[in-house]
Amino acid sequence: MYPHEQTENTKELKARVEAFKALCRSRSLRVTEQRLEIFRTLAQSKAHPSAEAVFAAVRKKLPNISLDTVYRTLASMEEAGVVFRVGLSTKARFDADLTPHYHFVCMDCGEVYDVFPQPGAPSLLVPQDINRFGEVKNANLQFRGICNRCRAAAGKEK
Amino acid sequence: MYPHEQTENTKELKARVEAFKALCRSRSLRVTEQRLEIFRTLAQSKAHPSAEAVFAAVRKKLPNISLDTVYRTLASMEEAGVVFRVGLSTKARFDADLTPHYHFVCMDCGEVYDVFPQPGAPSLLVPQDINRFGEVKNANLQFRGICNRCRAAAGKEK
DNA sequence: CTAGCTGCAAATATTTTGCATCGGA
DNA sequence: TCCGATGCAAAATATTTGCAGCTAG
Repeated sequence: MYPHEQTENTKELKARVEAFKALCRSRSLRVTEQRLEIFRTLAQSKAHPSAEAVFAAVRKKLPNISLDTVYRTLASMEEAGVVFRVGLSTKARFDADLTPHYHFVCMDCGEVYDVFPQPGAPSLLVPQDINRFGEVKNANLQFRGICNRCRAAAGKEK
Repeated sequence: MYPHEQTENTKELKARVEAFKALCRSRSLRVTEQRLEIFRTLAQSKAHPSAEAVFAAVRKKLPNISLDTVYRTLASMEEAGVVFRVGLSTKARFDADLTPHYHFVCMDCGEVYDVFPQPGAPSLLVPQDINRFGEVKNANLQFRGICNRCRAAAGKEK
């Protein structure tokens, strides 16, 4: 890696960390060493690390951090929209309908709803580039959000 | 439900079950009561049931079936392409890159690769219909297949 | 027969929670 | 000071595996 690249990356990382701090403050989430280090780890990685992997990496800087803090932090970051969770909730669900369709998954209760493409909509375009990685067997498009039932339930609580 | 609808559905179900049997034979998978019942359950459900839910439903017909048989059967059905797994592997992974992109996930080793949309490709179209279910927060498009490394490894074994 | 399937039990793997303490704002 | 965050230990959830007997082909 060239030195100026290093500098650029470092600059960009610093800027992202600052933005992250600001976001935390705006949401009255405290800026802790653990959070910063977890964010830095994720921001620098291209490997889509698991919670375990983040834990292992952060531990090198903060040897006392615990795995459950990593889980809690990742969850709060996801909620804040700072990180993206690849491949949803922990519980697998199965569908025998093989006609092309998508799913709306509730981020709260985990319920899954079928969504069919609009008539006339172009079908999913598989990027050519993907063949660099391997052979594609199928595609999975899900939209995530909060279902009406959970929204109603959340409203009542208040 | 109207009688003729029932008949139609029953007919269609029977046809699907027959096709399933044929597929099993062609792959030298044995046609067992357990497999048939699991397939029927899935084919009739629109609820995207979890392994537990399938287990509970099948148990009504086959009280002695075990949960691990359900897991094993669902896995083999997925491999045969008869059912689709909603929301991938059991281990969550995280991504701090929020620019629009997709993922190629290896169904064998679980590795995740970034895939960027082709320049000029139309952006993802969210079906209007989706608003019936709730409020969409984000979308997740993944392509599943076997990565080059796993393909090479599988080739060597033989 | 016999290779593949099943049930049972036990082991793993992953994620979540209660609680006392600590530390940022 | 005060409330949110952390670490520890334990629990809860979800999935997988070894093995001996059973069964479809």
